Amino acid sequence: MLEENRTPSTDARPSSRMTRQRAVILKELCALKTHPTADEIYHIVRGSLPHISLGTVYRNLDHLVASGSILKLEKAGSQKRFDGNPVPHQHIRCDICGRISDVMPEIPVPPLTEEVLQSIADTGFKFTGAFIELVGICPDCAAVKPS
Amino acid sequence: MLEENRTPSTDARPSSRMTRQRAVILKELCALKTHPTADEIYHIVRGSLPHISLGTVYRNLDHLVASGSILKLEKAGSQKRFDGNPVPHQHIRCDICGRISDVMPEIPVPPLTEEVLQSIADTGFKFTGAFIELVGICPDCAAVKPS
DNA sequence: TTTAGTGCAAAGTATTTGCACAATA
DNA sequence: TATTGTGCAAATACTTTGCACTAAA
Repeated sequence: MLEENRTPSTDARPSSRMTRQRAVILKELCALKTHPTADEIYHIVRGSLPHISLGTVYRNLDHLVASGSILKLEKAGSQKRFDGNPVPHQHIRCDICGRISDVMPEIPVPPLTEEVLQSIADTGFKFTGAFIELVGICPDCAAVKPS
Repeated sequence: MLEENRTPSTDARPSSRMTRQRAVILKELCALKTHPTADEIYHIVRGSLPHISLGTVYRNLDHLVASGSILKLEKAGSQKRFDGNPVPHQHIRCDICGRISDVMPEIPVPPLTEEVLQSIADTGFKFTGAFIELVGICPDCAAVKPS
């Protein structure tokens, strides 16, 4: 219900050409209820474009994210970070460099509504936890691009 | 204040030997207020153990996480996932395979307390956003290991 | 036509692993 | 002394990039 007939906003986008490859990637992604990885998209798109390359998929996904047509999930950086304090506590992550700082105290997650619990049940997932993620710009990154 | 004198629980841990390497990694990590990456830890530890290898650092970090002595942040998988629906909405992530499902409606983040806002200000971060992350076990992973 | 986009392959980054040797318990 | 752990290097996984060619506008 949410996914069908989503026509991506074609407006006011910086120089971009709607190539066959980009159109197919966008169409397939919009038709999907899942949240595929770049590699999964690559294999799906190969159905209609057998010669598309993985690099092209990555480049187009970048474009589509930049233009606001799609969302990139798993925003955290690719490098894992470690904390010598084993007691779970609140963190804030720099959206640019991935640096993490401690925040106190831990922010409690409000009780989930019946509606949300039902929606989780509908996914078939066994719910195990909820926590709050804080995002910001660290001092170093703010200094580089004060904007 | 939180970081000093944290003595890791040495109790009831499955077969593990407290090697010089593991001890130094744990000591350095506990002494640090930052949340370093494996590579950063590697370079730090080289100060006292010039011949330690990056593989050893990774293996020890794994051990320390498994034994509950330290925390691995950035829990999301390393593979990025994409969503054809560009309107921000709620997701639940499988803790085992990283799969993501939509949840509705979006859960509002409660207003942050003065105390938390002050703590964020203390980090020097420019706060840009907070959202709730839901974690669970997807049907497929639950089926593999019903526990 | 101009120039953004493509396919291909190579390179880059983060992490894991096989193996023979070393050190802990 | 029985394993677990180590250093090293190679392998793996994911993503990015250089380049010459193609195609959208």
